[in-house]
Amino acid sequence: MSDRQPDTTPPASDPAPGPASAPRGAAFLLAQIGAHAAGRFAERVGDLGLTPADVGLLRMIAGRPGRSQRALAEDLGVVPSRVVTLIDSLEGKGLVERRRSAEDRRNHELHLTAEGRRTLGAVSRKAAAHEDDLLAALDPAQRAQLLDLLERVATQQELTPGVHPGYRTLQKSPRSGRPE
Amino acid sequence: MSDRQPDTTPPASDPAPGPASAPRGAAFLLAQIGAHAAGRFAERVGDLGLTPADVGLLRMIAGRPGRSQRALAEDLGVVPSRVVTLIDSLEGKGLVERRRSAEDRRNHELHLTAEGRRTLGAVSRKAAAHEDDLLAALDPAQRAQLLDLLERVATQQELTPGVHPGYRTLQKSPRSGRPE
DNA sequence: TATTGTTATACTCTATAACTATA
DNA sequence: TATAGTTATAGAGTATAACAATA
Repeated sequence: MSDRQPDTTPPASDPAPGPASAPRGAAFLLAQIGAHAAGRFAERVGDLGLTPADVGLLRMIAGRPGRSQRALAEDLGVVPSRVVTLIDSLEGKGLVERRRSAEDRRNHELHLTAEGRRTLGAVSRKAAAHEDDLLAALDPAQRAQLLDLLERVATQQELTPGVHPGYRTLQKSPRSGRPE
Repeated sequence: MSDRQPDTTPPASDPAPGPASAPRGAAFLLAQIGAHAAGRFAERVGDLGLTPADVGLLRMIAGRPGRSQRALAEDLGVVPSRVVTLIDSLEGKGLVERRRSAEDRRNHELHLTAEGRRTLGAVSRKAAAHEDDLLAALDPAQRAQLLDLLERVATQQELTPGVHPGYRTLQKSPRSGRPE
């Protein structure tokens, strides 16, 4: 990587090969650290046979047992058919149970099984260890400070508590250029 | 959502339907805000016809012009064939140029075109607006504080400056419980 | 024979839409 | 006819591996 290029390569293009290219802002760091955190968390819950989406589902069902798949899909911002797949998997693992609603037999009321609750407990321990590792660089005061700042940002950005955008399909750049 | 369920549905499962389900930690917020930030950034650069991965490539090429695709793949943690696709797209848009290396003609040296540099300038403006929106809840002092905390975390976690984990495939949980 | 880049193939994931059963 | 859930199909994205050119 030196500069001994023969006359076949015109000196043409490169003007300022250094700065301006490495993003240094907090927004980039948030995205970078966020993706890193999500990946590490995925590894950890992977040990339990779960994906992060599974965990999200378990938490939502635990928080409001008996809700329907449709309601769940709405809250998560995903399409109902995806909930079918996710619940299939959780039911197959014996963590979630579908119960036909007696009021409206089209509905499935979702509940955790006993093992589902145990698993959710294990997830909580994984999450605690994860947080501790992720923030190893910060002392308790700094962690509190970070939490405070992040909560301000999340609130102002109107992020739904407990709902991870990763559950729904990333909005790919809507398509290059034209308006809808 | 009332509690008039007939005897067909045993009161069985749900014990503590409330807390324990909504994650409140900084790690979750980092992942949530990070995904949100990435999504919003994707929208913005989508206006320029670019994906976030495109932007990352442009930045790396700008930072070190002339590098080979293989080196790029290594630094990004992606497979070389993916770099082919990405560069194809950028070259098709006239932003990047492949030049046969005179030293080793197997190599392609990558360079930005003049338009590529202009586009990167536009990206920087998008990024600045993005950051400003994302951190609208914080005053300048708080933003500096956040940046400081995030940098500590990124350093301790050994995150490569400028390299977004989203460029490479998320490590799916290596196995989902049972060996298939 | 080893290495750079490319192409071809297969796999995974997810949304769309058709379908069923209840209402 | 409308709605909850399911199933079937198709599309996007990406890794794996075979391949061509150069060393």
